[in-house]
Amino acid sequence: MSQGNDCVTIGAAQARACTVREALDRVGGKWSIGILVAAARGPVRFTELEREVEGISRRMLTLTLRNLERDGLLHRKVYPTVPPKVEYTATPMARELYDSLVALTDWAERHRLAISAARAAYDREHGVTDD
Amino acid sequence: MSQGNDCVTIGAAQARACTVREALDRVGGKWSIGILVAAARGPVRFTELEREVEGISRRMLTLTLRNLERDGLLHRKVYPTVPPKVEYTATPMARELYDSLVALTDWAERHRLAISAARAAYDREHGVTDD
DNA sequence: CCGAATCCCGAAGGATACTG
DNA sequence: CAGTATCCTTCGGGATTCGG
Repeated sequence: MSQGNDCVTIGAAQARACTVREALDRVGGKWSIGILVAAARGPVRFTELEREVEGISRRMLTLTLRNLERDGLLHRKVYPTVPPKVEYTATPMARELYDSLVALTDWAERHRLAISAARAAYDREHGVTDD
Repeated sequence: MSQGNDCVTIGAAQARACTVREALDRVGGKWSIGILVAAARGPVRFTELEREVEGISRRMLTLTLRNLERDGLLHRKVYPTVPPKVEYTATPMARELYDSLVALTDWAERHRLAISAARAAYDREHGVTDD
């Protein structure tokens, strides 16, 4: 799925960019991060996630879980009990990923205001609300 | 657009996840990173970008440039010459962003093989190509 | 309780022709 | 050269229903 980039068929600097995109694609979905964060704190069940990750639909929860599991970011453990019980746990690799994302969080918090200001200035100058 | 999340209306851990998403949304587009990387090395012109960022269309180049400029990540300088000349430069904020992304690059490179393996294993076990 | 299957919509993105 | 405008396809994701 849209995974055509090899990061090899191009040159120098753009190859680095491609590597970044590779990483971003793992968590690019709307819900990946939320699920990852919830699962990083220990085994969590399907219905728990459904409540904790606010706003997610059953469908997207399932799909995102599958993708994360497929990439080796989540471990899925099924208890073959009468009422089914499934636990999801973040793998070490996923925890490392989240640690790397903290750098981004930091950046976002440092520049949140600057970005808002830039947007406001741009919109004012280019008459989004008026002209 | 699609910027409805406030990172405030929810609780604890998910708020952190939301902050991460905020940052990711700045570079979530397919071409943002490629353009940022190219522009970080100094002023670059429209047509240069069109060649350097391989595979990008005229339309997407324009759109992504506008968004990056709006967020204050790119500076756009127009030379009112007879053949139009426009230069794009990454702002300090954008360079900082790219530095933060290095952590992600690092993660991606460390786990690239593990992820591929996980995918292969998953697909084998769940019969994507065969059953 | 956990999930698969189906339908549907809007946004992202590609191709191309036109313009100052 | 540096875009804009238009059309069209694809994909992410929401709502809902069915099943083990």
